This record gives sequence, structure tokens and C-alpha cells, in this order.
Amino acid sequence: MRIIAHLDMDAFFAAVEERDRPRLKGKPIVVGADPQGGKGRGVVSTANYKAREYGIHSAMPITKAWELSQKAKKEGKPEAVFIEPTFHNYSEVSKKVFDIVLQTIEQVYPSKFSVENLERASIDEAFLDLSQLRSMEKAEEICRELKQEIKSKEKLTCSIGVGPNKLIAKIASDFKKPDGLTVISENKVAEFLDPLPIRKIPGIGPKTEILLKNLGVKTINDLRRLPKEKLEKLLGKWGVSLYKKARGEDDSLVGEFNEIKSISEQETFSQDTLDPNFILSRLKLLCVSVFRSFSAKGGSSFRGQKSGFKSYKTITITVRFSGFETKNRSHTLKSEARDLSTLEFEAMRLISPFFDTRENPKKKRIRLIGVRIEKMK
DNA sequence: TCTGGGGTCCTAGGACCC
DNA sequence: TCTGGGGTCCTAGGACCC
Repeated sequence: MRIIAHLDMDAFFAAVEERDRPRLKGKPIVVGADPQGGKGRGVVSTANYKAREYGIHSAMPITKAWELSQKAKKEGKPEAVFIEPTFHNYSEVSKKVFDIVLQTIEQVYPSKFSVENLERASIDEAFLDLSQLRSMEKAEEICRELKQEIKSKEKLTCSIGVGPNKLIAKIASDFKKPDGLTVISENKVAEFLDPLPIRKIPGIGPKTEILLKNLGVKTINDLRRLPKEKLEKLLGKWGVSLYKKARGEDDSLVGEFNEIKSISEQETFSQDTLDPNFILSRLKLLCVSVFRSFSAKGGSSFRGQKSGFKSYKTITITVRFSGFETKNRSHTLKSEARDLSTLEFEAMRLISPFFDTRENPKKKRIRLIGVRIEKMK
């Protein structure tokens, strides 16, 4: 039997800000783009639980969050504090938290846990393979300990889910947020999943939700009643995988090696424009910056492995117009490139048709451009 | 109220090769 | 002369995640 835990920090970015700035204690906090008095561009990255009471949540346009905050103010409630994210800071805190996780488990269960049993899934999430403990009770106990240690050393709370696989652990960690601990043993999986809305399954987003709702499927129990063939016809490969997920099945391993497959940067302009001088100069800066991360040596990347690539083969540019319509154009070179000037040259070549009628017959203004490289070695 | 930035995976058509 | 089938690569787009 496998025992997998999923640890998820609560409102991570906002929690770090609240911890580090005592004057913000207890206030609604929104980490995201600068709202610029309701005229800003961008979205909410993280809102703390006080701000969520105003209806503010992740991925919401920052202008909307601003309005909700103003509305609350009129009702006599405290205005939300808007903060721009400092990723460097969060990733340092993240590292400390995961060090605490490793140290705590190694202390309590020496030789039963090592780095390979920990998979950092993102800046604020990790999976732990606790199968070696051979008991759900022991797993629960160590998770309690982890939460306690993180709280006392870093003054941050997290939620943990424990289950027979990564899927159940992940859904369970979300079940009692914030500061929750949910343990689902193998024989309780169906009972746990049945009443949950299908959106709780990672991978079901707004589109799949609508598609399935049109078939009368709202809960995971409803989903389980659909035959495999029907799901496959509807969603292809993904449908077959959903069939298994609805049954709580998932055999993916903790600590699978995640190779970096692409490096990209993009920029949304503060005003939509079709000025080639401006756009090309920004494009060049994006190229420089993408090339810098490409050739950064020895630095540990987001998922913890070494980068320091030597060559790339595919260049892609992105253009997003005023109406949010988005186009990509890519080119794969005949042989590997190693230099910045090839990247700049190809990026310019790919974007130039967007300045005239070849790719932009209505002369629409541009909102965002991006540069990506792939097939690195 | 218009919708960030950095990623992954999947699909589908066409080219090309055997 | 009106035509197979499989494999792989390239390109473009879309859904989703944190």
C-alpha cells in the first residue's frame, strides 16, 4: 500500500507579506498587479482569507478586485492592501519550508525518508511519499508534526492531504483549507470523492466543466457513472484518464524527474500599440532575458534541477491583439543555435508580418508580445 | 471589470520518408 | 495514373495549472 501526502501552503504569497509586515496583520491583502486606482492591467496572484471575504480571488482582474475593495470600504469595512509580488522572496521562503519538511521527517524516521521521496510540485506545494511508514496513523502523526514545525519556525500555515496516491492526496489537501489536515484511507476513497464537484479533479477546468454539466454530470459520483467509451469519444486520451480519476485511481510516482522543456518571457504593454520601433525594442529585451535564463549555469531551476543549456532549436513568438486574440508563430532551425543573435534575428523575422497586412489586415493594435525557445540541449 | 506570467500536455493537419 | 499505410517532425491552437 502506498501512502502519499500533499502539502499546500495557505494563500502563500499573501501569507508571507502579512507575516513580514506587522502593520498588515489581520487586514485584507491582495498580491498582484498594481491596481492604479482601478485602471491597472493584470490579475490577482493571491488574496488572503480576509480579502476572499470580499469576493476577491486568484486570477481575477485587478480592476475587479479594486472595485470589490472600494465597495467594502463604502460598507465601512477596511480597504484591501494591494502589494506587487516579489518572487525572489517567496522562493527563498519556499526553500526554507521544504528544508523544514525534509529535516523533520528525517529526524522522526531516520533512514525511512530521503530527498527522492519529496517532489516540489510548485513554489508552494510538494508531494511526499510516506509509504515506508507502513501506517496511515504514523503518516497522520508526522503531518501534524510538519504543520507544527512550519508554523513555529516560519510562522506560516499549510494544509495537508494524505491518501493512497497523488490524486487523492492533492484533493484532500484542498478539502479543509486553511490549516487543514485530511486523511483518506483506501477504503474511504469513493465515499470521499462521491459528493465533490467535478472541478475538484485537477485538470478539469471551466471548459470541461461546462461540457460535462451539459450531460448532467456535476459530482464525481455522476462522472463515475459515465462509460469509459463515452468519455473517450468526448475527450480522447484525457477522457480515459478522467475515467480512472473518477475512481480515485492514479499510479503516477512521487519525485518524477521534470525536465525543463521550454523557456519563455512575455510582456503586456501598459497601452496597446502598433509602433514597430517600440515593439521591436521590447522584443529584443525579451530575447536577451530569455537567453540569459537559457545560459544560466548551475542555478537550480523552479523544479530543482540544474539548467545551463548549450543549444536551442525552436523559436516561437506570441502576439496578442487588443481584443485578446492570440497568435503564435514558430520556426525550427535546421541545426542547433547557441547564440543570442540567432534568437533575435528569428524573433524579428517571425513578428514582422504582424506590423502589416500579411498577418494583421485590420491593423489591430498589439497588447502583448512573447518569446519562447524549445528543444534545448 | 476586461482578462499576468511561466509553464505542461494534447490534438490535428500537412510534409516527408520508407 | 487518381493511388496504401505507418512513423515522425513541424506548426498552430487550446485547455489547464500555480
